[in-house]
Amino acid sequence: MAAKTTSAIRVLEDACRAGGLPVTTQRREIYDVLVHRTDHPTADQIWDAARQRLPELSRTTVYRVLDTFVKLGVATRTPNVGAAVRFDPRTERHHHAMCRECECVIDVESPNLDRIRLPDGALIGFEFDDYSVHIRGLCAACQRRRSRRESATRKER
Amino acid sequence: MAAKTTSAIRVLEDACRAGGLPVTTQRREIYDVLVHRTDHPTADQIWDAARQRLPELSRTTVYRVLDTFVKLGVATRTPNVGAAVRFDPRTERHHHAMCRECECVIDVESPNLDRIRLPDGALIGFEFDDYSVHIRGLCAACQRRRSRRESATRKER
DNA sequence: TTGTATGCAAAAGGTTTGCAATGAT
DNA sequence: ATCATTGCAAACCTTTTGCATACAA
Repeated sequence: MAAKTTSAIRVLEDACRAGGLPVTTQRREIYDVLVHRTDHPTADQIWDAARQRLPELSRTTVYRVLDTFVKLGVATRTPNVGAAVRFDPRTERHHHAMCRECECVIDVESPNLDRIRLPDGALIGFEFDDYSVHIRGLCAACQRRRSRRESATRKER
Repeated sequence: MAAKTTSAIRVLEDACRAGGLPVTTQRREIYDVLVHRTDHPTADQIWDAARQRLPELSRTTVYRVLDTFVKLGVATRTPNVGAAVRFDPRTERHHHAMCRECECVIDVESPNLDRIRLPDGALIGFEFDDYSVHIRGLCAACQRRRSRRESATRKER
């Protein structure tokens, strides 16, 4: 675990050096929070978590640091349907399942989805870089919520 | 053209009746704006367009009406990486190309992408409904912008 | 020492809510 | 007549900006 944290931070350090940017305490903490989460947190959620260890940390810095991460290529903004931007520490090709009720996002691993053949981007004037598959559905928690609600309704009658 | 507008509006009217909701002037105008656009506009862009014909229309109403459309199933919120929610009048399976520079979104038609085999949702506790493919890349306009910038840089030297 | 990052305060979007008046069926 | 919708104003949440100070290299 400790070893894993160390190697994860190294990714950030290398990226900062490559970009000629200083490795600050804030960047380290924020990256550490992000890289240990798989729930595609918003800037505010990251701020809440990082403040536990860095109480002086300002929201502004979180926004700026996340922006830097995206530019450095150590994080991505994930497509989402809500009003707050979400971030993902994974930059390789992978896929997402999104709950239609609670809007939570879960990573989907699938070698099949990784090797889809895209149409020719030139047809719509695009240069295609990469893609991901977004699956909509109902997550486990919301399925439970739904059946609880249904059995409650049945009892009422 | 006129015939197309009429039949498009019928989709909304049917949906409202099915949901037991009144068909208001505002809902008609907003639907008319949305259904004739393919650029996945934000609520504000829709407001700007609809106000041309309905000057009293308030922003609040646009937000509420779009929400109703999504609940009625005549529009969807499209996944996006920016700070403003975007809407799409298409509810059938289709795919999107998104520009990494300007964040514009263009529809991608492809029978191949329409028949991807998804992994088993149960593996991550999900009930999968549907999916779409999100392609990232550089749009035609941003490609031109880029080459213009490059030739300008060359002249400077 | 130098250039960049940070924190604060304030502003600028974007979205939601309460309430009285209006409109659709 | 009835119930839902609309517009307004205000609140709320998210993100950005300007500026003086602090920090990493």
